[in-house]
Amino acid sequence: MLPFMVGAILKRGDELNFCCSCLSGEALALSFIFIASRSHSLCPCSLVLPSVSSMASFPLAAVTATLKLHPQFPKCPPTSYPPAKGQSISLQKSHRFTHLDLDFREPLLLSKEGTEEVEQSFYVPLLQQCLEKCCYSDTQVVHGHVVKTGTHEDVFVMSFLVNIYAKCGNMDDAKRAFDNMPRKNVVAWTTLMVGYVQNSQPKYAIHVFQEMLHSGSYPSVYSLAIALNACTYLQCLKLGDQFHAYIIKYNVDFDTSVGNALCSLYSKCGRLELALRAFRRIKEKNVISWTSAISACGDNAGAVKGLGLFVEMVSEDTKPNEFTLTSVLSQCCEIVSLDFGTQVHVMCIKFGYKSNLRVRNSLLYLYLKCGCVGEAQMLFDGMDDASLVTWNAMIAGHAQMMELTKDNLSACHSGSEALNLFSMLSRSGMKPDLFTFSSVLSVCSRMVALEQGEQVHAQTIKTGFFSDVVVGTSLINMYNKCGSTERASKAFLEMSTRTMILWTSMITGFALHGMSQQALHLFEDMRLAGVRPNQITFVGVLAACSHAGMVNEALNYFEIMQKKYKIKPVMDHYSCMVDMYVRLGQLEEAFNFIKKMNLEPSEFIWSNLIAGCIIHGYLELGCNAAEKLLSLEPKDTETYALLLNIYLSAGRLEDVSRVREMMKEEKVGKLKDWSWISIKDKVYSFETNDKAYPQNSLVCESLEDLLAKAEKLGYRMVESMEISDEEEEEKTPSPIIYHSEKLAITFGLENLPCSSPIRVVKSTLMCRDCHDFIKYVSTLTGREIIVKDSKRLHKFVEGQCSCGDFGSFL
DNA sequence: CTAGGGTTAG
Repeated sequence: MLPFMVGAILKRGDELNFCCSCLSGEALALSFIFIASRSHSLCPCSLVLPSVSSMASFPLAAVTATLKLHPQFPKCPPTSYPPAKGQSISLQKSHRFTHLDLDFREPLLLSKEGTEEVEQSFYVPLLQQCLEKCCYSDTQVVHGHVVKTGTHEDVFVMSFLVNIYAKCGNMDDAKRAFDNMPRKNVVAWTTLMVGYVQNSQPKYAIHVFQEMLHSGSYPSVYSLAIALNACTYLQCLKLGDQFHAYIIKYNVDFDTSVGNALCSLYSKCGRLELALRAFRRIKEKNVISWTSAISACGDNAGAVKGLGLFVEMVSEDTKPNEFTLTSVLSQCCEIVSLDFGTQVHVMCIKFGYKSNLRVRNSLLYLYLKCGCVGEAQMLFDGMDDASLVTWNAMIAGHAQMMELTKDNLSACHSGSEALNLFSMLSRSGMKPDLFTFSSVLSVCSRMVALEQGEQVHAQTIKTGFFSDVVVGTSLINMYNKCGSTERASKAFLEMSTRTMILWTSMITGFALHGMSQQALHLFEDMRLAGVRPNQITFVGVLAACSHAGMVNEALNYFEIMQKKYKIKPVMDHYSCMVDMYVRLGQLEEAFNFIKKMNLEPSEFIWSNLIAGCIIHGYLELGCNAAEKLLSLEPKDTETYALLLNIYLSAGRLEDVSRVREMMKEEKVGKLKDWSWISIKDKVYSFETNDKAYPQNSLVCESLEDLLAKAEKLGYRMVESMEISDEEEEEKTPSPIIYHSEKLAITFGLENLPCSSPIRVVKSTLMCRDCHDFIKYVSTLTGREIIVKDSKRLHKFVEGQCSCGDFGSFL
């Protein structure tokens, strides 16, 4: 029994207070929706209820609830039988549903002589509420009522119910409701199809389509569009083509919804050309058509084309919506076009999307990606409705900035900023999700911040995101980049699904540490598992071969890649090959290989070659390479350092001064040599010759002690190049013993537990002397020492370095 | 029918 009282007819803005003692909140709410819908034309209303839990703990206590009719709510379309104004409602008949464990007092008698339309319109507002709130139990109540009053004969009401059940995720009930319909029209069939597509059962949607044809119903353009959606979901181009044929046969490919669906089908299947062709055939293109076509470009690496379409769209006076704008902004990100991006920003304002959350999230990310931290920060600070996506965009944006900045120094700033944001996010009470975790882990890996990474690892386990394959991939990558292949491979084995990227990440991890055999074995396992490698996988494979000097294998894989997998070699593949010849001291072969490349060799390749020439004494070849490198007009200090080095080694002093001149013109500054080590959650930084760090004297003492011991084992200090941007007068060479990485490592030795590896990140290349010295230190202390310099990761264990001593050095 | 934020590269 529902002991409520209803006194007067409610008006907009009115509040009704009542008590109840025995009913669930939903039943109560529903009853009031009934009352509201009948008492007035103000059907949409909100019911403020005490929380379910408080009701559960006091089941017998009287609970007060407030029914509020929303003052601004527009009038509903007139229904056929609202009570006349001023007429009060009395509740007369009680009825107990047999299949619902619920007392239900039937609202005012349904008019017996009422026609079907009358009853239909009675249910519509209720159904709308159910749909909006997605409330399964309410829907069941209404459904029961519908059956009881015989309205289940009504196709429209029943389709509505199918729709609601589908939205609640209950396709069994949706199907049952559908099956119980005595008559079915195309809308009913289509509704069921939509349900299956939305509940990730696209195959059933196709079945329903076929049944519909068998039953003699003709599909509408909309049902064809849904069928195409199902194909899109299945990524089944074959099936999609069949539908396309059907569509052409009935000459409906110019229809807007069909064309839109075709466009997204082809886009999701990676066929940009076909997608755009479908788009062009649409007679009346709406915003969605344009947006579909534009995002098709975005999804298929056609950002420039997408932006072109956007310009075309705007010039045809079609107003973009938030979907268009977000897609366009993300394409600006893709090509890192701040220019275009700012223009789109202006348009966002013009079209009234200035305060749209999604649009602002995209803008924020764009600004970060283009390096405009200030703009992004301003947008971020001005948002009082920042969502988790906003935070994620900020964190991911800083992670992106790390990627794009050339030097480790500014990368570290972005990285710390990202980690900072992450802890702020946690403090704000929002729960990080898989997007957050994968970004943060990638930041940890770039910072070689194992301790932070481990903490995040723990959090991913606690929150259950560990099992997400992308998070898992980031985690494995983090362990690899922090020097722990053991833990990476352990996590790799624990992953239940292994995607191509996951395999690639682990292969690359092994290659990174010079574990070539393991890398190649894993690659074979991957192929046996039937996972198709991509371009990047082969970068890892070739890197592994290069590391171990396996020329034949490398050439073999290089060919397999092109012949069997139809992957065109890119710069990174060539770099690996050149690196291999350089490591083996086969400089002539390296040079020949470069000549045969069908790409213009990059700065990286020439630098690598020159470094090899210096090591192996191919000075003439090195000078030739130097000319090529100079013609690429390098901008960074390290490249110039290398050039000076080769010319000095070759004794070509006139070239040395020429390079120095160029450095002056290009305003290439002195190398900012800088190392950092993170201990617990603090980052300590060291400059060469630094005196202003904690424990200065202790570190100096310890360092000198190490030096003396190393010399006993045979270490000899080697002076390396000093790069100075000024005249010779300023040349006061800093003692090589106080190079920043030596300081950072010694500091780590003093402050980390004995068993803990030392992890240091450096802003420039290491010099050869430091590399040598650290090898001795790893023997002397029995520690694992990992140094990430501006080009490579070096892992020193017992006097050996994972780079095989063939890196580039200053 | 469209959808903002995530993982692998020498």
